Amino acid sequence: MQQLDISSYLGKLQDYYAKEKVIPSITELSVLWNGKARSWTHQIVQRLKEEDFLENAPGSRLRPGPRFFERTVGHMVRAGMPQQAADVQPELLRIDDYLIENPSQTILFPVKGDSMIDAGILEGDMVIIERSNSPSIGQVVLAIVDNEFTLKVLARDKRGYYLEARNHGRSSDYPPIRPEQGLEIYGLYVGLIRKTRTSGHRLNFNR
Amino acid sequence: MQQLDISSYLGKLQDYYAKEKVIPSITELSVLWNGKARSWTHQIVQRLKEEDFLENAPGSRLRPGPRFFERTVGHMVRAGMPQQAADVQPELLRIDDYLIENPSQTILFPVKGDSMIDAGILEGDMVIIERSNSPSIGQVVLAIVDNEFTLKVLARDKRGYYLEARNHGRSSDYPPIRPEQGLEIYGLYVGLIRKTRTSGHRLNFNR
DNA sequence: TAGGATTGAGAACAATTGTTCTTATTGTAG
DNA sequence: CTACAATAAGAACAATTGTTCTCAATCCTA
Repeated sequence: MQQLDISSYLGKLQDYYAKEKVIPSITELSVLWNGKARSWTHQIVQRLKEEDFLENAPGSRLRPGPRFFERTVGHMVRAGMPQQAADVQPELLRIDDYLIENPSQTILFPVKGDSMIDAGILEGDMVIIERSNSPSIGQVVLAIVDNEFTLKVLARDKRGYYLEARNHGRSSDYPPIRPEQGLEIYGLYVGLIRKTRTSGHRLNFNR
Repeated sequence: MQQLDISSYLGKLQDYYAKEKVIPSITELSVLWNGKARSWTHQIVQRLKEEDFLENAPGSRLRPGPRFFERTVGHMVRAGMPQQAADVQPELLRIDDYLIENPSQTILFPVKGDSMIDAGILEGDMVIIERSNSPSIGQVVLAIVDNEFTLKVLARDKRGYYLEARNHGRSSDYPPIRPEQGLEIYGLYVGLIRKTRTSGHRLNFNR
């Protein structure tokens, strides 16, 4: 019984994808794989799909499957020796992927002030805000108060909704906000990114 | 003179791509864009290509262009209504470019524990680590202690270098670490990403 | 109100698409 | 050697592809 060496086909496809960021058509795959017939190429693709290296995308095209980005791992825990991780360069766009689910509804806001420091949100961070009208109690929201954006926790008591800071050390500086004419919520806090580097314009980690 | 509102088309395409990871064909784009004619869809695509939101991939297919992953940045303080942000030219930035300067030297690590909570680093965050041999006192570093990675502040006193936690509330749980045979520094903490959302897939930057 | 650009519909084109079928070649197990 | 599965080629299919053309509706400005 022979065994089709799928990995060599996969390897060429991975290299192609790394360069072009697109899975080619069957016809082009035939060429990429040294000019096999399209019917045969089609079969190999089927196997790659069975093994989750490829999957179907809408419109009968292909896209990378769950295992497509697996690299021959060797061993993750190699007696704690980490330098092997250096030869792997992560697929950078996946960070964006990871953080942002609805691009058209998502906006980044630079954080000013330390009112949310106890939620791990520091001045200079970029919070990721997704537009939404349906926040829940206890969620961090970006609200509009006095024509300014403010990032606070949405809370509620018998008097109604209000906004709460998260700064235990200086809580007196951030009293709850109770707008008279209703609360305007711009969006939900769904993540943040922080860059601590270069030009060191923010170094006070100790409060 | 009318103006085609390209951004609404782009938004829908970006949302589609975020979900499907594939740029659809012209025919499917027509449907996605509310059933325009293919010829007209074709023209819009041309404009998106001119503005570097899309580009040609081999085999007459499309792929995201350089600007496709730009995210808009808002401003905390804005005079006027934020709903219609059209009055100000939106600032754009690519998260990956922003965070990562040396891809080949950069690795993400998931944070475990709360020892760095006072530095705004929470459990579940992903810290961005850049390999380096030259840390400075006071910097957050990823060190190797007892064959495990640990994220701490590099400190020094008359007895030598040591590692310090940043958890004021439970500092007794995190005494300074003074390895006997020298300190092994894996890299520097240069940023972090956090995703606070219940749904969604997990990011595995497998190597 | 008239003119012109923008936005869109619809038809038509060759080319390419994914798929399935049949047939030929190869390698290896028994 | 025989038999059989794996590997490959080639033909054929309807469907979809990107593109270009003409023509109609809509909007803005002068």
